[in-house]
Amino acid sequence: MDKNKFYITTAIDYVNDTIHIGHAFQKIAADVLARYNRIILGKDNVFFLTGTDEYGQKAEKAAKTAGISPLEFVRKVSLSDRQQQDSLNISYDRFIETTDKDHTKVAQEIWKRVDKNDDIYTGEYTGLYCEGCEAYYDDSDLKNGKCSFHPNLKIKKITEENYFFKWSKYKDFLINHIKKNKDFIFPHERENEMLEFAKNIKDIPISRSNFTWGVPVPASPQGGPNDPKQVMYVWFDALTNYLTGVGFLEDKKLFAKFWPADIHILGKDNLRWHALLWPAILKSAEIELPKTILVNGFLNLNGQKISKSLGNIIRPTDWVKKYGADAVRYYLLRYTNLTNDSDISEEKLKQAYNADLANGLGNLVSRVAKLCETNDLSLEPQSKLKISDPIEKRIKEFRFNDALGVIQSAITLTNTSINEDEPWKLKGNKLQSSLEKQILRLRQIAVDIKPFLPQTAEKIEAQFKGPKIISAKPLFPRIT
RNA sequence: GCCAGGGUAGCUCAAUGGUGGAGCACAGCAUUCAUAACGCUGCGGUUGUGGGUUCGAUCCCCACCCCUGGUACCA
Repeated sequence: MDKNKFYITTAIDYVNDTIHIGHAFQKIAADVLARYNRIILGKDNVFFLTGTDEYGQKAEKAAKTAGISPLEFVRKVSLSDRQQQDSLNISYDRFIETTDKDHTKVAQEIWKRVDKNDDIYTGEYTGLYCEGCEAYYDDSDLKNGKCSFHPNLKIKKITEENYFFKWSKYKDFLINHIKKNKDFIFPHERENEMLEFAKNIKDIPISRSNFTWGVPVPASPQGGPNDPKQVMYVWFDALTNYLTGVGFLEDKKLFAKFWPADIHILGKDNLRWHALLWPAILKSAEIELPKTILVNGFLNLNGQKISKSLGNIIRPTDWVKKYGADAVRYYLLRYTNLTNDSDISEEKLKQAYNADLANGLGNLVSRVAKLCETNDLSLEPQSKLKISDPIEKRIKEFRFNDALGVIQSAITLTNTSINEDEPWKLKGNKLQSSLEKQILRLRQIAVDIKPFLPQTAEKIEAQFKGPKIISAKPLFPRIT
């Protein structure tokens, strides 16, 4: 990580449907990193980008089905995505939509630069196309002639005259870059997958002519396909959102400050595009490469894939309404592994809520507050606390589950210590110093959970600021 | 088939070449400051299977099985 600034992006979500709890997992992880870095580097030195990917045939079709214009359609889904993220207090600095005006310009500018570097040519492409994936497949990718992600959709054989990107030209560059930069792909184990793919990298079509809902391909000095109305392949325009987000064309100062991105976090399904296509495009456009591609695993719900066809989709708001944003954040951060697939369930969420938040943190806060209130304790103002080393270490290693495990130990330690001191039997100085000790511990916990549970941290800090401390409503009422 | 990761208590996950750990769940004890909360104790595992190396392996080696992800051939 750069020492002076931090720029993190999430994947931008495709607008075929509102995001679900699995997508939210990634946003929460990104949010923890953004919040942590704001504490360390200062608010102005962190930029957190998220948003929606809105072009492409699938969106166009969905709009048609809904009987509204593509733009109306994508705005609607985008808004609802934003609401989902807001419900979890995802602290993005910009929510980009690829239909934003500045983004169109950026995508076209990058195209022109790549073209200027002689990396775009026209060609004919015949392929087996899955509209669900917006991608072409080889026969070998298909099972019984169907794409494994969209077994209900027909695979179409399509011939198009398209623009191609000279991806293969960057083969050696990509392989070297990945090998040399050990932080480029995290977790490291996924490197091999990319290196293997890179060996056989082929040029790819980066425009489409069979639909119009996309960023128009700018005029090429070298002439182009017969159809002048080519639009960009969604991946080409979508990736450039990371540049748009920090003002690539519109705000040079902002861009100079934040680019290159420190972390692109994305699902394992998008790794190829981010680890291989994006760096090639950037290299061609003569722009610095991002530092780390952080790959998150998927969430399964009750042992099943989360999917529309299974009808088991949970939206963040479904759980936030019942348990609160911090409880959902806590559960997802504490009982999953960021880089592996994890299994979640509402039952386990409830269990974690009662055991760790209601009986643990929430009860401890009530306990100490009441002791202070009853004894009419007065406190000196507290000097500023820093995030503790064990927490910081684990955040830097993306081990959020472990970090929250450390918090859990701190809570147990404080409870044990109170039981030992028995402050309800003490008076005078002994009482005062015993309670001060516990308050200090609670304040440290509040500081340490700030990136993870921002609302809770704030409430605890406010309650224990002093000089007088009084009891308040339970932070996490028990669920029966 | 090949590559990578994993298989440890009911669940989630740690650990180490030398008598298997934590949290949750469950049971008991104790306690009352607290959200019938906290604490303590207990229950609970031939550490995927079979071999090997070693005085000794969960940890090293070999083979196999299973799970997850990636990928080739057939084209």
